Amino acid sequence: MATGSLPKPDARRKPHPTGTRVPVLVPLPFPGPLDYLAPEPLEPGELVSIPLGKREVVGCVWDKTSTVPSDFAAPPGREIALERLRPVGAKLDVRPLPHSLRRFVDWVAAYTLTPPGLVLAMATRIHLKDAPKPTLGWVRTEAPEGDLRMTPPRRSVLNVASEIPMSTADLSSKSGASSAVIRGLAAAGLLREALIPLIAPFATPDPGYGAPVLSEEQAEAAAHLCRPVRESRFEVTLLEGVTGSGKTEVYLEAVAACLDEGRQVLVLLPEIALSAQWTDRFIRRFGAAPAVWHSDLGQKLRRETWAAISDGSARVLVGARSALFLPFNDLGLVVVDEEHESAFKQEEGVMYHGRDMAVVRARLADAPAILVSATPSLETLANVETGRYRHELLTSRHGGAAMPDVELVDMRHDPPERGLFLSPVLCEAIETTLRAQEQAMLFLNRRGYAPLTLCRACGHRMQCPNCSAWLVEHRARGILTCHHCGHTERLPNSCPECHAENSLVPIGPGIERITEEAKMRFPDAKILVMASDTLGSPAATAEAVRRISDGEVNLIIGTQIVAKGWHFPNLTLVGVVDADLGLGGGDLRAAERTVQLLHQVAGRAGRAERPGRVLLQSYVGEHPVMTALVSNDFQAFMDQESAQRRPGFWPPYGRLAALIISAPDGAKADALAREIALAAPECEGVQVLGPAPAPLAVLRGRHRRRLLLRTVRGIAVQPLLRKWLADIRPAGGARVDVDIDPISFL
DNA sequence: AGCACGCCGACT
DNA sequence: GTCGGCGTGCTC
Repeated sequence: MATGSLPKPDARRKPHPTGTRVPVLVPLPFPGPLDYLAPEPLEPGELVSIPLGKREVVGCVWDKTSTVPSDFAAPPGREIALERLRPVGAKLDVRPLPHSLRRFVDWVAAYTLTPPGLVLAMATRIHLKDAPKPTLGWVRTEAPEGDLRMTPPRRSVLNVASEIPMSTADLSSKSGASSAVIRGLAAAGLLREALIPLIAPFATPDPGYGAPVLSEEQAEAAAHLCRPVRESRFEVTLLEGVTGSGKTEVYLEAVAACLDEGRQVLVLLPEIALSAQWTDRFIRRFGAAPAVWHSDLGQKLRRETWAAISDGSARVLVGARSALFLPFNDLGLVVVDEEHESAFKQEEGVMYHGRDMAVVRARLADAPAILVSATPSLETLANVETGRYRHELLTSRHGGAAMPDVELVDMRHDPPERGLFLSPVLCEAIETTLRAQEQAMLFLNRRGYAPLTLCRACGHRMQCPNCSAWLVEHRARGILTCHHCGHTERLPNSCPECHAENSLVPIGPGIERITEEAKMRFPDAKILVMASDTLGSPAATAEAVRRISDGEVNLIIGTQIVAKGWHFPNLTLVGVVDADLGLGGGDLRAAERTVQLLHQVAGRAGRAERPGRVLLQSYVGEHPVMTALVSNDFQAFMDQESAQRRPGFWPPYGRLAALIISAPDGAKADALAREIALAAPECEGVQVLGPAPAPLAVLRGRHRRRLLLRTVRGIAVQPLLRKWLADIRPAGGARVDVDIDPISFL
């Protein structure tokens, strides 16, 4: 290669005067910021338009020096001579990204081994697609009416117009006059063009509005939570309390304190479905709505919310994990509700854990964080144990309501009739409940009609062509579908393998099948089905919740979604159709997750004065999960989990990173996996497991293998992984994805 | 991520 | 003989 030859003349690079070198981070997968030439100095955080290749992209002026420790971050790239830099384009008319957000972007990128530009994209994507274009409107001027003929339409327009800019359309519809009238008034100097502000007013919540009366226990916890807020001091507190102990009320006091300090609050929820109910609660407490953030917010609202967070006019925001990347300039408190939920973990693209990154976000903003749960994760409990996190425990249920009575239905002794799934004990309990004019709920965490379809004649199983997963029958729509890639086909009449007619039989229950059985068993029940695929939008979910609260239905059948923090005063019976469902699969956290989920479901029963009853249908009644639920003793269960994980350095007593190797075919995936395994680091306290087929060996047509890196605590896995993968060059469509702190093993 | 450059099949 | 497939590489 003749790299030392004369520099090629480049037509697009004009000779330019001197300027300064500025690093600019662009929302693309570069290893670091790119350098540009700035004719005049630019502050870090500024959003600028820049030339890249032959296109124009929006980037963010970045800090000169890395804001994360060097043993953590990627090494800087090679510097390009000043003369060869291209100049930055125009500055965007937005506030610069705050320092704490830039540090956070760097931190997440370094931690997750993701190119920082892709992390930045989560913070800026919002705007870049179509930058906010301020529209012009009309304002009333000070000019005298003079000798202009004041016709009725003109009078009407002038009455409506004010110093607040209004668009032509608005003005004409409010005044009844045509746009010609408006133009005439403008020509006469009585109206003047002015920019309509982009930011919708986000009302300021009033910390004194609906202040609750707290119990002594609650008041004490609230006081502890408020102190670091007042002192603008980073501190993490686990707020633990049984369902109904008033955790939300308590942390809303910390929110009030933060509002009182004039700073901003971020509240993370695991799912957007919860935001409507949370918002109602917030309004009752503060007399105004919080700003809301989630991935399918409309374009306009999205931009307005982004801008309102940026300029501080939105004071409290509740949202999904992506809200962590909003440009808060004055963040004073971060709350993570239902902190144990695995939904906080992002499993695609930038793989980060919302709960853990929320703590980092708070630390970088010198703000306290509150993690809230009735069943805290072992990770968080371990942090409490080592003293890194403080602990506030609420022990009594609000209003004296008792914890529901959890009983086991041993399916080995009390089996349902053949081909059915509800045991006689459970059916009887439902009947009694309905007869007493109370509500019952059946919980099964599986969508569709049946998880497996089998040919009775030849044993063929209906499988997804793209994934190593069974196709799930959805009888209502007459289809078989894959819950991993969305592949859908019609339910055939004959077996595709042996062509036997009507030989396909459903195996196992899904929520549709349970509904069918319930309709047959309880013909008079008013049934409502709640599943993520039948309740598309948050609005539909809110409507379903209302129908339950208002007593329009008396038998609720649902998946995961019914477990959330809903308040159903008349619900007194919960039946868990298959308590064993989450235990299979060899997942590290299977037992922990099952306990958390089922405890949360159980918490739906008997929240008011009526005592609740919970029936768990299980074939493994002696399993520690069932024992913990029946005895309501989670301490013992968590102690046991802890004792199991500690010796092998499993999280949280060691660290894990997963390498997912994927390729269009199995052989390529195997070869790359073997190559990577051979280069595995060998040192004290570090172990590499695998390669093994990833639990879903084929996903969306890609063949996957997995390596697990397990280390003792205190070893920084990032530099280890960087070094390990530095010389690996996947080819032929193969890829390596790194998942730090993997949660799902699927 | 785009968008170019670059080497192997079915067309005027 | 070309048009075009998308595999690999570059963008300050």
